[in-house]
Amino acid sequence: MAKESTTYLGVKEIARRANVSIATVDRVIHNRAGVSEKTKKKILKIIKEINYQPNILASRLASRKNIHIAVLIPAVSEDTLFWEAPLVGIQRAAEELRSYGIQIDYFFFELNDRSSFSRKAEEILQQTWDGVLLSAAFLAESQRFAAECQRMDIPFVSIDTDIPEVRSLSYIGPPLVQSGFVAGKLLTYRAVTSNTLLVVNISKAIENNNHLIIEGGFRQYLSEHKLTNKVVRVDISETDFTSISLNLTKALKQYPDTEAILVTNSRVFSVASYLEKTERKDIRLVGYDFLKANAAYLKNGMIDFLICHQPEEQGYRGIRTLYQKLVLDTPIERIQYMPIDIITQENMAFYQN
Amino acid sequence: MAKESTTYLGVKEIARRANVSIATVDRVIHNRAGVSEKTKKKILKIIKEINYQPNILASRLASRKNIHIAVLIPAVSEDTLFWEAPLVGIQRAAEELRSYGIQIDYFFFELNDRSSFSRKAEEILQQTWDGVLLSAAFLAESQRFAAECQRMDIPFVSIDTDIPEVRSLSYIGPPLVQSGFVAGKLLTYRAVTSNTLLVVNISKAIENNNHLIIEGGFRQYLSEHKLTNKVVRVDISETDFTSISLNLTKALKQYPDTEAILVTNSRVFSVASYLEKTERKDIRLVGYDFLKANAAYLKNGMIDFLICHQPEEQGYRGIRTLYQKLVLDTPIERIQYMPIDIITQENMAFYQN
DNA sequence: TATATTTACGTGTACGTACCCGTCATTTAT
DNA sequence: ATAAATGACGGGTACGTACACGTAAATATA
Repeated sequence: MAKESTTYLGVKEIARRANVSIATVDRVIHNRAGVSEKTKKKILKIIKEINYQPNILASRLASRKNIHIAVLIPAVSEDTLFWEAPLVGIQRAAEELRSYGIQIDYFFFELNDRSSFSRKAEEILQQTWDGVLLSAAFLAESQRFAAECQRMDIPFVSIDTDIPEVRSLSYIGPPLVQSGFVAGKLLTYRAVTSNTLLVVNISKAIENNNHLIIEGGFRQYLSEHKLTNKVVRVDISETDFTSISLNLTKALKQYPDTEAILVTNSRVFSVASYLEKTERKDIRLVGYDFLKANAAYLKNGMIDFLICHQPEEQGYRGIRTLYQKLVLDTPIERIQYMPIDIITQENMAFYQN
Repeated sequence: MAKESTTYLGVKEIARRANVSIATVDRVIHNRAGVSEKTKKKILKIIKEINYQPNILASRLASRKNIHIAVLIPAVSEDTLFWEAPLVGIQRAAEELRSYGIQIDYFFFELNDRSSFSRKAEEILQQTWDGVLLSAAFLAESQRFAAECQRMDIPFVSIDTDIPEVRSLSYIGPPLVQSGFVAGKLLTYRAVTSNTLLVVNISKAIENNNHLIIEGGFRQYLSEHKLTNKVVRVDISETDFTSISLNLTKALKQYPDTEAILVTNSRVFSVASYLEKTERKDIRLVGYDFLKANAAYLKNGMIDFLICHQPEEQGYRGIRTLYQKLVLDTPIERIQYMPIDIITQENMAFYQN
């Protein structure tokens, strides 16, 4: 039956039952002063009894103050396309929560410029915020910033990279070691020989340790499965094609029995491009992140698998997590690991970043 | 700067600018009668100008009428564990939207009893609803029910299985053909020999054609990749272990060169159990859905891959889609394909159903 | 004892929208 | 010409909660 089943019981009803005014009930609910211990007990008892759930709509509507959230993430550029997705997710959440009085201000730093992070972080600290969402791209700087947030009692959520030694409200990102396991599986599944495996890291500055942790997981997988492949790490500190070409040519010459390559971040398209140009279609290639460039090589078969951790969802959840804390005040999971998605030619059309 | 940046412009401001009362503006917004063509034009112009976005919180709060949604899905039983996940998703959405005055009533039918579907459907049609969410488990019955909904102008969303020839508000479910492709890839990736491949369907009644479409995709994958494996279909119409054991023993005897098995639904755990008991660890096994039973065999290695279409998310989105239609009145995608997730031993711990 | 302060509440308005009801000016029917 | 019907609009209240403000009694201070 779909009658007026849920006759909503609100503060008014609580007030009636407790023989007090709504204001007093309100004071108890918001833990404000001005209520005798006795009536407080009584009201709390009634709240429990009727399992009172505040009407968030009315609550947010009546509350005149907006909630201000600062977002500190890398600017999107040719070199940092990964960060397009989290931004989209953040904006989607912002749109959904606009009616709730949640306002978001963006602070974009340059991923290859350590000091730009500090500058933007400083800028944030100059103002007052209810919450912060950040990508901890630089270790020491992030720790300093996070500690400052903690000191000022501003809840902060970090996405993609966790901040060690500082207790954030929540970390939302990949379980990197396990992600390395998956890479291990994909590189070695039904591989007949025991040839060399290349682990390629392409990045200008050492932004964070993510690639090292992935490599660790990867090696651990091999050893746990008693796979005796030789694993060689290739570090390429420039992102232009010439540098990549040079380094790979050298590595492949040194290890002619290379069977598979793992690229520990989203720049796998560069390697794919190189392998395509040099016609090395025999080499299995696995990398990270569903960027357009990567998708193209996945489609034409140069990349075998992409691993992805739903970056858009990371941004979306980051904002929603802050909303849950600041508005609903529900308990928050300290660590929210994203799934480790495996993308192939066959399922790529339906992947939701 | 995070000042009072967004000074919200609402009906009041529109009324002021148009020199009319709020009521008149409201009449225009809700397309109600009683406004002269002239003032209507004027108001609509202003609405466009200031890009008026109604405050959903206030709107829902002021609206005294609740929104009633009927959910018609299979009851969860030993045999239909798959439907646990959508239900959880539906309940999560219901919880989130409770404040919005959205009420959900559940109608569970038995998946092995065609008539129970009809009965429950009839029960739904006896009442009035703002929207319906259903699983079209039985073809003809679903079509009839959907047509009736259409006639009564009740928007309905179907999850997991689409309803042919009737235009639902939205279908939320797997792209089955592509899912068959993925199965093809997983069964044949780096397979050295060209032995027999078994396609096993285990189901009591023929509930829907999903397994046939998957098989079609699977075969298409093989032919497109010029894989000449023999493909044999094994239909098992009883779900008890004895029947499964008997049928598989027979099939494996007839095709001793069986290299891999695809189970086209969630009952892959039965096959895993059989292979484990008969010590056929050499056979590659791929199946559907991240049930607990399946997860166990994925973990111990009897199942190589599980394919999954996020059933919980299907339920969640089903409700949210109806909410978007009924409350926000935003345009809805007619088909919302779910991603085709590949689950392995390595990433299973972080999968979100 | 008179006054100041504190405690413990209640009253009332506002948030932005929905919608009932009333009013006045026209138009139409008698 | 007058009554009735209609069209076009405004006033006002309600939704459930937040919070500023007011007030009476209790207590502390002089």
